[in-house]
Amino acid sequence: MRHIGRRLYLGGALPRSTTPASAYNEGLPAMLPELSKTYAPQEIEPRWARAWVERRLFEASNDPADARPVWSLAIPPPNVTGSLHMGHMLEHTLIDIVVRWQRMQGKNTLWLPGTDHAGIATQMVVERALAAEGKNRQAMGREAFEAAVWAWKRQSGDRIREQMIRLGASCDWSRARFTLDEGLSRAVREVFVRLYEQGLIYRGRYIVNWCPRCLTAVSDLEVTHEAAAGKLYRVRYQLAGEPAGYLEVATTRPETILADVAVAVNPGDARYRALIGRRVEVPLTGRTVPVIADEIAQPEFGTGAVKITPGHDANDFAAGQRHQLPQLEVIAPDGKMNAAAGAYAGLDRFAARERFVADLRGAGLLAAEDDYEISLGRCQRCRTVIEPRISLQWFVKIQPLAEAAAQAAERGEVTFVPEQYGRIYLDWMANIHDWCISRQLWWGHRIPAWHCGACGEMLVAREAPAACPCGGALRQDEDVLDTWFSSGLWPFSTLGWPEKTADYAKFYPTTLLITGFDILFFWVARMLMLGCRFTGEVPFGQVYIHALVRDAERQKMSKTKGNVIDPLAVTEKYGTDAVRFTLTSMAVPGTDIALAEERMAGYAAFANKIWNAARFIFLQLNQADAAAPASAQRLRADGGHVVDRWMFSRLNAVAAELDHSLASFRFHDTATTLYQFFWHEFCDWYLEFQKLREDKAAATANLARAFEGALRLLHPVMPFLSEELWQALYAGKPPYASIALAPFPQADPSQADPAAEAVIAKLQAVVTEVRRLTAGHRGATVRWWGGAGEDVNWAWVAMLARCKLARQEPQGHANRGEAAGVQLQVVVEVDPAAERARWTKERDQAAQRLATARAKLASAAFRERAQPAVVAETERLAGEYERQLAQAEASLAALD
RNA sequence: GGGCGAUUAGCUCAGUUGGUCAGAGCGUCUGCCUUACAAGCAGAAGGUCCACGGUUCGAGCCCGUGAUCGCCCA
Repeated sequence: MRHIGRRLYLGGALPRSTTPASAYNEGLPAMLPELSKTYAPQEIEPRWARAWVERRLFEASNDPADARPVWSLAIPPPNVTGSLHMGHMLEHTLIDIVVRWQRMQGKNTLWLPGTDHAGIATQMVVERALAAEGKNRQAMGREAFEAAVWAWKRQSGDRIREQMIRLGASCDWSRARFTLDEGLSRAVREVFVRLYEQGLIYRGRYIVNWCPRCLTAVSDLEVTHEAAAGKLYRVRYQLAGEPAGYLEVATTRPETILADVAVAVNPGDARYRALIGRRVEVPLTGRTVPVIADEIAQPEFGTGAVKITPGHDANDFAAGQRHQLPQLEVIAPDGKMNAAAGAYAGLDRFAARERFVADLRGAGLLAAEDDYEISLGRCQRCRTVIEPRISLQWFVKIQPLAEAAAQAAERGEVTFVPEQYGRIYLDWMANIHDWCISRQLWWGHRIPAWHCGACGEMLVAREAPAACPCGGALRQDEDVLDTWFSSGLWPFSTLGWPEKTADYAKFYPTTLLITGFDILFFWVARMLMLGCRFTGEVPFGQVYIHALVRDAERQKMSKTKGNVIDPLAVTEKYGTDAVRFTLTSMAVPGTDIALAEERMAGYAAFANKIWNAARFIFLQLNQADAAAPASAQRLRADGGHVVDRWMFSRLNAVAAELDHSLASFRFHDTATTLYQFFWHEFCDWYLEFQKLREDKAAATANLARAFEGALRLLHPVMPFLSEELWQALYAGKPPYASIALAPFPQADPSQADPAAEAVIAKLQAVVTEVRRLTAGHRGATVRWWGGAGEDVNWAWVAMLARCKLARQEPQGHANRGEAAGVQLQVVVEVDPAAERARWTKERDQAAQRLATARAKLASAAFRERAQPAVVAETERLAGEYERQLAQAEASLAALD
């Protein structure tokens, strides 16, 4: 029957728990509840998710009189119009683990949530939706469009919040912020005005990365470069006044020849020295331009002569400035050729390239056309090929900010985990360029600058001025700020800066930032720059960079590939705790996560295992009429039974391991430690020992105590399961409102009990060896002899290994085994071939190891240079291998 | 072109200062409805730790070169 039930589960819906939800939340049952046979997270999790928020358990205190140490973290704000993906779930899981762990240590813990307006991304989404209705923003006008985006935001804005709540994120929702909130907008204006007044913001006509589809400037970071197949054309520029002479110029963008203003050759290039200062004719235009000397021309590239087109190339723009050359533009903002392109006007830039090349060929001016790999810059958002374009933009002079922010890292005021990201950060800071902060968008913080229609003056102010001093009417700058300008203020603008609020005083600077590598420069670096400059403090002391979540084949997840794993969907299927545990177990610093659903199924089984352990424990408690213990900071055994001393020794060791792994962001170690402990120590051995004990009262009391502590150790990673079972354990009368507020067990070294651990380890070794010997021979008799077995609890061995035991000398050498020095033999007929194979392998392995150990010991160098402890250990091992070898050889001999 | 990361069992990955370090989970095979758990229990098989050099008494681990894959920057 169970088999059928199991298969049904795998193929279809999960069974429903039969436990009434109210059985232990309200009312006071006399007995601990009977839990459903299988763990049903779908029923439990939403209930607690709601309860945690409703009871406002996770709200931090800004009371100056509150003496608790403060621990705070600001969320990397997700895009307000988006929804959570697996990367968010990883990020939020790791944050939540640390936050819950800190909170349980009694700290005044703040996880501040919120969302980002994500200018360009959101505007794109809304424009696309409007386009489906046949509308466009230009026709609607700015005000109507902004209203439409706000409407969109309101409609989707709560989705992130609801998803985060469902996933158990223990944030302080009373402090949730949005980057376009009034307070945060005020911080944006404040920073802009101060930077402007300090001369660190300037406006000017420069060449910028322009997206012809988004119709806005984007920063260097928003351009992704990729290799693409292209052509390198060699074009003949005739020497003015010398019809037979020409200069060959290499270019990958012939259509921009129309905007050439010079040809450059390297001043050290002897081939062209005579041409410097002469003029050449720009092909197909009749215009002549000078040949100039500039390092920009690399003799070894192409022909060594390059065209200079300041209007359409960033390097040429700089060269043009060096030589005071004019700027010509032949491509319009939308990527089509403009009127200056003459016959090519109206053509798309790529179509124009083809036509222009054909015309060159026709005119005999195309010397060569070679395949060439070019680097193509694309708009990060829409993948359109970026067009360098001269336009009037706002910039931040970044050097002074970058220096201070780099020093913060150099001085160790902010540290990165894994460390290599600190070096990457510093490297980037050292090679930083001025930041173009204006965007030709309508969704975002409008630049607080006003232009006078009458006198042409510009006013930069925190609040809109009524009129220009000249009396003229003012018009606010049309541009909005780069989204990262506002998110760069996030750690302090969310806490009320520039006001000196109680929140700011209490929680700033924040303790930790957890985020992804992809926004290290976009966001982390900018928070550090702006934070250092405007608050005088480093906005966070530590940065943990988490990995990228990929699919099982290590492909990036993307909607177009159809390989995305929806966090909410797998959460429904396996339970939040299982998905969280999966992500945690794979969160190795610096290694991307290849996520496969099988892993989640495995950890759902783990949750079920713990659930069923609880069922067993509750049964014991009810039978013994025992109650749950208080939630103590330190875990101590009650009484002196070796099993209890062992268990609490282990619990304290686990607490110490968790403390270490959590403090060092070794989340996978945290997961492994918990998994190993719960499954392979607590369930496999401790619960089994429990069934054998005769001192039921003491056993049960310690069982409850151990389980209660273990649940608290589990809570940061599996909040729902641990809460449900912990609450159930108290049958409606928990000592704290939630396990989330109970103390995290602190490792107590005085509870370490090596003697008890040794006793249990020996018992485990003997049981395991007996099981191995009797595998396939149920109820067989196992003999043991020799003094090493005298302190073994053989009655327990018999029950745990389900066999008969006899203290008897062996018969021959067959079927022998050994564990912790205890000699064993099973008295059964065995397959001689299998037995021979096993012992042969054993013999070879022992011989090999013995040879290695002996070789070491024989080496004078080893004895001289190795640490004495290592030498002694090697000697001990050599003895052990010798015994193993003898045993194997004897067993083999017995088979003959 | 510059920089970084990875390469360990069929799969996904641990292995924190070089000395039982050759591991885990999943998968596979064998035997079990042992009653908390078949989402389980017990047992087993399976790897020249990418290659080649070097340092060392000793290398999966440190250094060099190369190969393959991936990422970032220009």
